[in-house]
Amino acid sequence: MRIEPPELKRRMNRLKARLRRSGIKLTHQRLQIFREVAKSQDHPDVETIFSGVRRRVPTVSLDTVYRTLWLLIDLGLLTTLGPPRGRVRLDANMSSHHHFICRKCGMTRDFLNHKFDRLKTPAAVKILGNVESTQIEARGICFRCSKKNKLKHRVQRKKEKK
Amino acid sequence: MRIEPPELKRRMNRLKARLRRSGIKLTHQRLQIFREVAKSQDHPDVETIFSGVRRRVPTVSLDTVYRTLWLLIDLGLLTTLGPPRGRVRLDANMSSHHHFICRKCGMTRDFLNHKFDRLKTPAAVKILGNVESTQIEARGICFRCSKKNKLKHRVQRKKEKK
DNA sequence: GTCAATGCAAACTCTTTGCAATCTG
DNA sequence: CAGATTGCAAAGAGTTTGCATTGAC
Repeated sequence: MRIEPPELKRRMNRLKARLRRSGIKLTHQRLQIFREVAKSQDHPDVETIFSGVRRRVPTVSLDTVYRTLWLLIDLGLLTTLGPPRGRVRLDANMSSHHHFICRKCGMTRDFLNHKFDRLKTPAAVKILGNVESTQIEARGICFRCSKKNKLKHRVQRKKEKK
Repeated sequence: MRIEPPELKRRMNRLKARLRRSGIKLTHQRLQIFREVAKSQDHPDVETIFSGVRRRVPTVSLDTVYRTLWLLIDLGLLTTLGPPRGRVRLDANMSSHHHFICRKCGMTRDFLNHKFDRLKTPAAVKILGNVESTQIEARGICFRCSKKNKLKHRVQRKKEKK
């Protein structure tokens, strides 16, 4: 499904502001790669994004797409579905439980919350398929990664002083 | 975190019953691969499962692990976190929305439900990290896949009559 | 004994990295 | 103009497949 032009514009502006604020260059490639993801409600994979961007920027390379996507994820402008990066993780717990996922490192932990266990399936979903289970996915940054990040920022600030 | 022995036993019994019911052979490898996932609350990746199983079945091969995992997922005895199989999918929608994921083909669609939008972060999660967003993940089988599946079953039944 | 399941090796796909050339601020 | 960013090519992961051999029922 397409995103309305005003909303897309808003997303583009947010991107630009965020890049400037972080002192990251607004290259043609970065803008186009972000736009490709932001313009629809689909959840494209990297290959799809790549070929979409290539229509407008024929020289773009696949590795730039990867680098840009991880950068934008780091900045909190995009997310991945499920754990970050492409590694399958298995779950044998078929009964009710919920997940916390770190969007940096992919660390995933179960948590229990009985209030969330019996959420009624909303009608909007019933047209998509048969729902077998419904669970909460809490996303954020685990304490290990936020520590690492603080360290990085300190180093960056030192550099800036020079 | 380890699973209690009685619960593990229950999971193993469920596995055996399900394999027998489907006329699938209970091989040593299958039992051990399932046990490796079922014995903990971690969400191991394939490599971790492989090396765990290899400690007890030194001749097991990585491709058997893959084949077995997909088989068990098909049978509904295991699931993957997020979309099935290892392909990153991106999301530029940073505002409140929820996902339906087909556990067969990975099809993912957004849906809106305002009741779910402002779920309070439970205390159990706060010890894991800083939660930035909380959303529902509804899992099941999309209509496209369930049609395909019915067809398969019909073919199987024909074979059995011969 | 039969046919499904395994192990091996090789292919394939997806993702990352090093480095010279290019472009943004 | 300087340093960040890109494109290219090649390497590295992760995953799948074909086929002869093995093992469960």
